[in-house]
Amino acid sequence: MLYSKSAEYAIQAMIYLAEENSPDPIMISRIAKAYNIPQQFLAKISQTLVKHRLLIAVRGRNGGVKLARPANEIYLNQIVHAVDGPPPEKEQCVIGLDYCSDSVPCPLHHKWKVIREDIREMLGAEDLAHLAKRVINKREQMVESFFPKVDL
Amino acid sequence: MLYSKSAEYAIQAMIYLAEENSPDPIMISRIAKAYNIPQQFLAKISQTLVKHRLLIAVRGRNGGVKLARPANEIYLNQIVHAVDGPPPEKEQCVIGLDYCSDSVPCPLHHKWKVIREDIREMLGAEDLAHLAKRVINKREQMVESFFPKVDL
DNA sequence: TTTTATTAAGACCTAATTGTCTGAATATGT
DNA sequence: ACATATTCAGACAATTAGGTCTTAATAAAA
Repeated sequence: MLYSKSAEYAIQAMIYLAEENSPDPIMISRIAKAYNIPQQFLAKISQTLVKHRLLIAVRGRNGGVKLARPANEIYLNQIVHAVDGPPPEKEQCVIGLDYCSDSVPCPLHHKWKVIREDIREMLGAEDLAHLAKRVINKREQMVESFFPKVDL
Repeated sequence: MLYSKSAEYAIQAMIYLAEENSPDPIMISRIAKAYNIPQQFLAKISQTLVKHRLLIAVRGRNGGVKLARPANEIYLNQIVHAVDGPPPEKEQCVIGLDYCSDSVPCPLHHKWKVIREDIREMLGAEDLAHLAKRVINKREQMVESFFPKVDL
């Protein structure tokens, strides 16, 4: 919706790495299994992330991938742009009209502009470390909702 | 971004029809030329719109397509759903996590929920008649910005 | 040094989306 | 009735996104 499937997988993988927070590399196969991502496909996406200096790959036995810098210095928009390419220079008109701009707006221009900003904010506001922490929270809540605490 | 290219073309075509506001059908070739849409492709999209009772097609000489009901009873989301199919029953998690819900939210859940609502609002708030009126406005502004009024 | 486990690289395949072409159906004007 | 102008229908082609496979490079452990 906001980004490609590849970018979605990339986000998931990098959140996984941030969760693990391990100094040693982690095998792609393990990440792929955890998130149900086709393993080879994730390997390919990882290459892109390595090229964009978001991941470091370690070959050979006990190899794998790890974050190229601390999780609190990585933001979702960086991941999305690495995988899907940079955002367009000129903002696209949402209904594809020519010469749509603030001064010559299409009917949806102003509303869309606000939404676009909100999306940018959503993807740029929190770093991977924060996000990982909240995913862990979510996991705990999930467990609780399947096995609610009861008086025995 | 929010819908397919086909849906974008469909919106453009239907706004064109709303602008013309003609009781007689209008040739697809004319609409296609006006918006630079591949003519045959627009013809195919029109078939879909006819099936979904948004357009009426008139065959033969002086034929063409016209809106199936008054422009002020047509909304963008109707067009998008006709072309791209209905929206998913269950809202998708923006980072693709399982069991993402209000009570067990992913890190982006609440922000994304608001944005999703805003998008829905954008596509459902105004009818084609209003939108067409504002596109006409935009045209006039465009002309003005190319040929500004000056004192002679 | 050989075996084993891993990523790198890129060719390859598949499915969905976008776009094109052709012939039939249909309506109008002559 | 016939020529003409149009949509209808669906096969077809091109492009893009998503996914798989194979071989090589590399590093660690035996």
